[in-house]
Amino acid sequence: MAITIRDVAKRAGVAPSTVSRVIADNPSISEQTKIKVRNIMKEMNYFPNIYAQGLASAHSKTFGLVLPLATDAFYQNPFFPTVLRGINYEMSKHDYSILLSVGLDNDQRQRHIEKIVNGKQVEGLIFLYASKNDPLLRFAQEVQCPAVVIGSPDNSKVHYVDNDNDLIGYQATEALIKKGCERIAYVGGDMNQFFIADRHNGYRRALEANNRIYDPGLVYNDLAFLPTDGYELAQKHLDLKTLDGLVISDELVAQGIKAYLDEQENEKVKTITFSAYKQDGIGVAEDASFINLNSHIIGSRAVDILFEALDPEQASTRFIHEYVAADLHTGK
Amino acid sequence: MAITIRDVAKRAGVAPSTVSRVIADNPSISEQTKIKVRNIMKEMNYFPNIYAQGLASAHSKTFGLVLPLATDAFYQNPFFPTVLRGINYEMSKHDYSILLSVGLDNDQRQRHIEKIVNGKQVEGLIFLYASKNDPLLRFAQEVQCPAVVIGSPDNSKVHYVDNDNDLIGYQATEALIKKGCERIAYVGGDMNQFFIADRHNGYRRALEANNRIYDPGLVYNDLAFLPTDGYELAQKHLDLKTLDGLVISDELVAQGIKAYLDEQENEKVKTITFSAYKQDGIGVAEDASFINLNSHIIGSRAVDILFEALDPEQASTRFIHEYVAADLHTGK
DNA sequence: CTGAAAGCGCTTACAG
DNA sequence: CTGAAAGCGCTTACAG
Repeated sequence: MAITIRDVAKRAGVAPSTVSRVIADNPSISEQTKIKVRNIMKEMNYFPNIYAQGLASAHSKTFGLVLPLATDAFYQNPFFPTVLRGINYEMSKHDYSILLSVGLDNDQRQRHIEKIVNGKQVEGLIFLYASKNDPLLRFAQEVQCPAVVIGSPDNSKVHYVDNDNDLIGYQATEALIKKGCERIAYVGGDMNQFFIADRHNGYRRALEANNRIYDPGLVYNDLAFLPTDGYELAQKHLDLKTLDGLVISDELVAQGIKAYLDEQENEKVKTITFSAYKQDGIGVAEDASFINLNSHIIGSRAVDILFEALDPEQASTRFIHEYVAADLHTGK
Repeated sequence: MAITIRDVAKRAGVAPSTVSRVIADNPSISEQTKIKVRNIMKEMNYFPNIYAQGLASAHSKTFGLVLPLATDAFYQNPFFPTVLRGINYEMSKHDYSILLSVGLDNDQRQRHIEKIVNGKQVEGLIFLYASKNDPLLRFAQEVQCPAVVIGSPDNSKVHYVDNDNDLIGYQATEALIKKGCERIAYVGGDMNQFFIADRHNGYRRALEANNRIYDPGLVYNDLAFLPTDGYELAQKHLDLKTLDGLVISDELVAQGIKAYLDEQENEKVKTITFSAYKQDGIGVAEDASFINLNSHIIGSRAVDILFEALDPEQASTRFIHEYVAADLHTGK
């Protein structure tokens, strides 16, 4: 069959346990032995059996990545690849792998998660979404599986990483005020999504802090998260005669709205949105305003937190809620 | 520690091997025993250790999913979630899991794949892209790891599943001809991508079969795959005065082009595109023409083929190239 | 239809 | 700094 640790040991003239320690780069092994054994592993094209390692050491070196129920808007948003890049970056440093947990419905997802958690196939879970009263998250808590949520769940007894959505809603709105906007609308989406509600809250605070009146009629929430939805909203529902500023919570929606404004050659209405990764420079209009959410950092911080949570020293009554800084870009 | 097969066996008054056979639903065990043991597993909340199962049985029950180097256009296209849904559907039937192989560069990806393949963490690989001369694919072939590509690679010694891109390029073009279009352009993208070139080929064949002249000046290739690219193309480069038909290879690009046409209230130019999953009905304009690629079926077929390829009976000199049927929708 | 025993390929105290 | 031995939690011929 495949080459095992015994084969390597025999050829190197050492004990299997020594080879094992070389694999783990155990400091108690002399450099000389390490070099000898490593050479032989190369020569023989030896790779440790991951399942044997996992069984013997009780470490699977794998995290489960829990995706939301498949909706196009989720996958189409640059948030997803950006955060995935951050997760991967951090995990590959630690030589960990990612096991996907998709699932056609909540039941299927739950059974799968039960299996991989109880079956010790994963050491922890990363939730790529935060939703109200999530049964999967509750399950992770019950079985005390280390977990971290990307987003802000309605459950403080869990680790999570997010932007400070209230704050950036505030900053975005204030940036438009500073640019001279008088009548600023908020384009949200589903207020059940916490980040939509939180950014809305910041929007409202900023208005009030600047002595504007908050007008619920300027809050647009009844839309989905795709560019076409933004386009339609701008075309049919936004009162572009009186408005001169838009805080747009969703990046794709913003694309649609901007496409409409561009085509109307409307330069009066200033917009600001939140972008998973955008930077000034190539491909970004000079006067574009946006807030860079640094979503890749959210991904990598989530992984770091999960590693911390793995540490048995950690009291399970201590939870990390971390806010990743976002950068305001106000254009020229 | 955790509950093991021995604990269950003891409580049930049977041997561990019997419990193991119950887990596997081995037909040689009596229904009576199965019921008894299953009840006890439930009671004790027993879950088999996946790594122990994998080590003992030499089956990891996991496939690796190889993603392309992170580009937004890939993730933003509905193709990705659609094919993932199909893959998941089929794999969950077989109780298999998906291990993700991302990676910031080719080197990292290659090392990771070597590790999970040689380390027996995966039984096979699904490539979610087809690129020229792919070193990762070559590696899979060298180590004889069962693999299936979604797309059409430049390598026939591998299993793959795809749409018949030449054929659907032909059908799409012919559909526009039947609608009375006289001057039809092809909007492609990167001709290094095989599906772009193949659909182009079908476009050309259809023109010629219908006694039109093929004009290379009507082939637009210099664009990326996002809606904004389509919008810009329509606005700046397409000669909408003389054109009356557009075969658009990429669904997102088509969105951008259509947005522009709508806004210009241009009803002369008819378009047709290829969509990962779209059906007639809700949210689809009555007169929209498109070809439904059935990408979810591609995903599920890919998984089926991989299971076939696992079968040791299979000669490794036999490769399946399967084309999934796409449906032409020509609108009312 | 069921059980006892060997084995999958590692890791890890323990001893030296 | 290194080795011998036990053990991780399963599966699977083999025997009955």
